[in-house]
Amino acid sequence: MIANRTLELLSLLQAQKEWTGDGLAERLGVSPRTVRRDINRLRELGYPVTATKGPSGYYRLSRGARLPPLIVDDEQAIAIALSLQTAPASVAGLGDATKRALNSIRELLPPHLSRRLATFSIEQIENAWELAPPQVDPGLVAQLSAAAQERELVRFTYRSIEVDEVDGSEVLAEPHRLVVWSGRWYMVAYDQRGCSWRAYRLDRIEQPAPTGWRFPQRDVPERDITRFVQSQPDRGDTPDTWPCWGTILMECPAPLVAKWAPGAASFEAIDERITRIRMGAWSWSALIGFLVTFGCRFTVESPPELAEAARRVMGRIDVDIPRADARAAAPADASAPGGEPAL
Amino acid sequence: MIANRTLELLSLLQAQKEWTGDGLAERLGVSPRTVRRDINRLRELGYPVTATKGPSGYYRLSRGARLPPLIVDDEQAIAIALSLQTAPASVAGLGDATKRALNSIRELLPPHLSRRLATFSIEQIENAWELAPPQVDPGLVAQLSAAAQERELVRFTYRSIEVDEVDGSEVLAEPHRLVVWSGRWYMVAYDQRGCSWRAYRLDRIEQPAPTGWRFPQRDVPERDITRFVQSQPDRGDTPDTWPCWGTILMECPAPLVAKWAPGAASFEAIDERITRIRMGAWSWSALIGFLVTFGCRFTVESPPELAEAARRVMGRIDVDIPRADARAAAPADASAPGGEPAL
DNA sequence: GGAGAAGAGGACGCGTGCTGACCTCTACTG
DNA sequence: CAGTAGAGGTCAGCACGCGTCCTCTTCTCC
Repeated sequence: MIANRTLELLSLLQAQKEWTGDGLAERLGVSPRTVRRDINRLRELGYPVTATKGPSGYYRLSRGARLPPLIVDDEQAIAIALSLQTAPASVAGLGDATKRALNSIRELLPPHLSRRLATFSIEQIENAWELAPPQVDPGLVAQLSAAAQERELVRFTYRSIEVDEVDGSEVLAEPHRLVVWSGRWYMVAYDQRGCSWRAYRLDRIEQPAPTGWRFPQRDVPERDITRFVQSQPDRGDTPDTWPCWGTILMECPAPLVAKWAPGAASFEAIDERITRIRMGAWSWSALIGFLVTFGCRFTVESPPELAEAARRVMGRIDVDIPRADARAAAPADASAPGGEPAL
Repeated sequence: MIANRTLELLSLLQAQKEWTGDGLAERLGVSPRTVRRDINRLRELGYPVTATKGPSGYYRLSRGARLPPLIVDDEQAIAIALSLQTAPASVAGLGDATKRALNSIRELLPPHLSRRLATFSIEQIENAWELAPPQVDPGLVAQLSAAAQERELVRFTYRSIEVDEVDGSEVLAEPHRLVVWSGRWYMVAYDQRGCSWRAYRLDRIEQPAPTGWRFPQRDVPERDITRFVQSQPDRGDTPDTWPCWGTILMECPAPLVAKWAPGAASFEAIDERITRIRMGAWSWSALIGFLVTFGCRFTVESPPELAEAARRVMGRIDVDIPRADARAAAPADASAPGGEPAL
């Protein structure tokens, strides 16, 4: 039966990179001539099969106009389903495509795989340092992604960081890459008016409009595009989401800060040793706690509440070197900083 | 051409839940009789199509012995590729299935999709509070998952938390669920000897052996299985991975601690107000920083190094209320705790 | 309970088009 | 230059895919 054989041929070609005609013929139980005909049929159907002539020649399925039906084994099916299921915020910008894919796979999973999937329970750890990422319009992602692909200039208004500003500024930019970093979407683009590279937060872009103008290839400023986004001082991460926000001078080189700082923080190097950090957290104590993490000397610049919190922290740490049975040691109430309770 | 039509029929059945025979006939350009024949062909190929008779009857693709070739549209392909690409540690336990799936999809992606995928750059935020998760043997995951599915008792030796203990204890347990929490794999199982529910870390399970004995259905102790794993005081998260590890009494109710503590921490309630936390971090300062985060009074129980670090932290925080142009304010070098540099 | 809608499937005959055999040609390797 | 592997034309034969027509069954709705 030809339909059967064609499907099997597709799956053989997907399962193993390279096949000789004779190998396929033997596997499918037909003559090599028929295999050639089947290959041609696949090509007519839009699944391009490249072939190499000569000794050690082979057939091989290559990229075509559209994705061929994916033939996956059990392990891969589970891996795909699990990945889709635990898809992080990065995929949230793709809209319901994730859900649709997951649904269709789940409904088609054979019972034994379905049971196997059910024995897995995946829990993402909630990262206390990060806020829930802002919603991003999937349509916007698609539009900008397409524009970057087509190298088409886009015009949009960019809502400024200042929360209650009347409305944003008009931007004309060359979209190059979309970057998801710590749950937030950025577009790395070249601002044609400012003649500089910028990282724009997608959730601050409004009224995007394609211009129809193409722009030439342009090299992205840094090899590591994510590093670039991280180092943008003005990338639009704003205090409006965290209740507590402050500015700190940290006696720690900027690259180190970049390595450890959570996504919401922005920073600038003051000199080689000092970095100004601007970041938020869910409470003043949390903000101080984060800063302590660095193990460096730091100075609170603003606001006064943060300085107050820093002073308060001093009174909260008790140091108690326990005896063999330390069970009875209730936390000391003495608020003297650095005071050591009796051994 | 029949192969074409069969593939299209499969894709139609995947794209839309329900189809009438006439609808399919019209869509495929053949007679309804032929559609019925094609449906039968699919059934012979192992893709079960359920049908409902009578008015408002329909055809529908249902679960079969194996997963049919997945026919996905562009959006879904991108979503799947992105999910696989950013697959978190959870999927690492599945071995190379993730990589194989990603590779085969990436190689088959049509150029326009491939370019589109290239415009995305996804960077997971590295969670400073978590260590790189320990390696888990994919074979072990598969074996335990299968055992849970088959409800088959397993015997294994469990390496104790104490690092250098000679060897672990023998365990006979009913595997129920596998839980991935903050990058670590746990098996929720009923210990038949201890007659209690336990969460076992997979990377501490050695020499697992199927016993062949079946066990009856048993209700998992808590609705929220992840919550159960989190609340296990003895779930095997050990100090051997973090360089700095300590025990702290925190003046904060245990449920609150559970909510904020990172995955590696374990804790027990001393009373309603006090919780003993045992956790590690990459440095003593980081550990203190984390504790400060809670905004509660706490007491260091052990080790002395942590107490020392707590004292050191006091000297590191400078409080500086900035003037309008605070730019010139270099961090003070004076090490007096709480000392305020000159305005 | 009966009419009608929709799937199931047997029978039949036509003719399409698939198949294998055999051939030549081309491209590549060693 | 020989050998190997894909490409593909041709031809004879026949399998089987297709539409038509038919009867059954099952389910819904009136």
